[in-house]
Amino acid sequence: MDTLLKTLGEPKRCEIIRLVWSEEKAATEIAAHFPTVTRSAISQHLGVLRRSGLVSERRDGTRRMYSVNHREVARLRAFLDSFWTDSLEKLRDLAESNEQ
Amino acid sequence: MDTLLKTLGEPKRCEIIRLVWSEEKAATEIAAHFPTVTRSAISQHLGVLRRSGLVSERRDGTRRMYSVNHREVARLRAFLDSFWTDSLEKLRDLAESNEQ
DNA sequence: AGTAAGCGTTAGTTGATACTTACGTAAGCG
DNA sequence: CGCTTACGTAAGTATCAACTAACGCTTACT
Repeated sequence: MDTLLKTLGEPKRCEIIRLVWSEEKAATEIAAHFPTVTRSAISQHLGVLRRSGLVSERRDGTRRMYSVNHREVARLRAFLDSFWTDSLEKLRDLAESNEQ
Repeated sequence: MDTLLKTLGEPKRCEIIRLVWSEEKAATEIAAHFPTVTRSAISQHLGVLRRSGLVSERRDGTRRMYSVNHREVARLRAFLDSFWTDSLEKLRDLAESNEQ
């Protein structure tokens, strides 16, 4: 879960997630949205996103099509939702386990 | 907003937010929950959290009491909520602005 | 077979960041 | 006034993360 949050910590990766949110896109297309950095840099960001499970890859000829892995996004979302709401209980649990 | 996400990217800072979620705590109390690192390290994390606006500080004698700034947390939460739901529209806006 | 397009990967560099150690400072207490 | 507690901060270090440049591997196309 820490990995997911760290992945989200980089603005370009957030942007990539948004780009492939509703429809899959090829790596070159994605890279074209970031004129200031190299294609290689984007490829590495895609690697991070892939390893964290937030995006999936599909081969199509010479191209690699990327799309959001909604299942993993949902996991992250659920964690954050519980983070905002369950902090009180989690705090209590933590205090109990620490005081033994 | 990038700052907030980057702040959340460090697990210890997440933990600190949870610790002061429901009641304010002194810096020493917070540091006591992290036996593996120095008090100084935690103090610096508190500095990051303070500068990002996620926590507030209050002086009480020689102690500094920290508490969650719920207003700023709400801002972050709202951004993430819109991130999950509005990505479709944002993608469209982006495409329009880029194709001109 | 030869060439080009599309990408990932490796190596190396630079800047950020998490940390420790040491120090400074303000508030309480004797 | 000295001493202690409770803290932030400055300096220095080591690790990590984002990037560029160069390379290599597929897949198509002729």
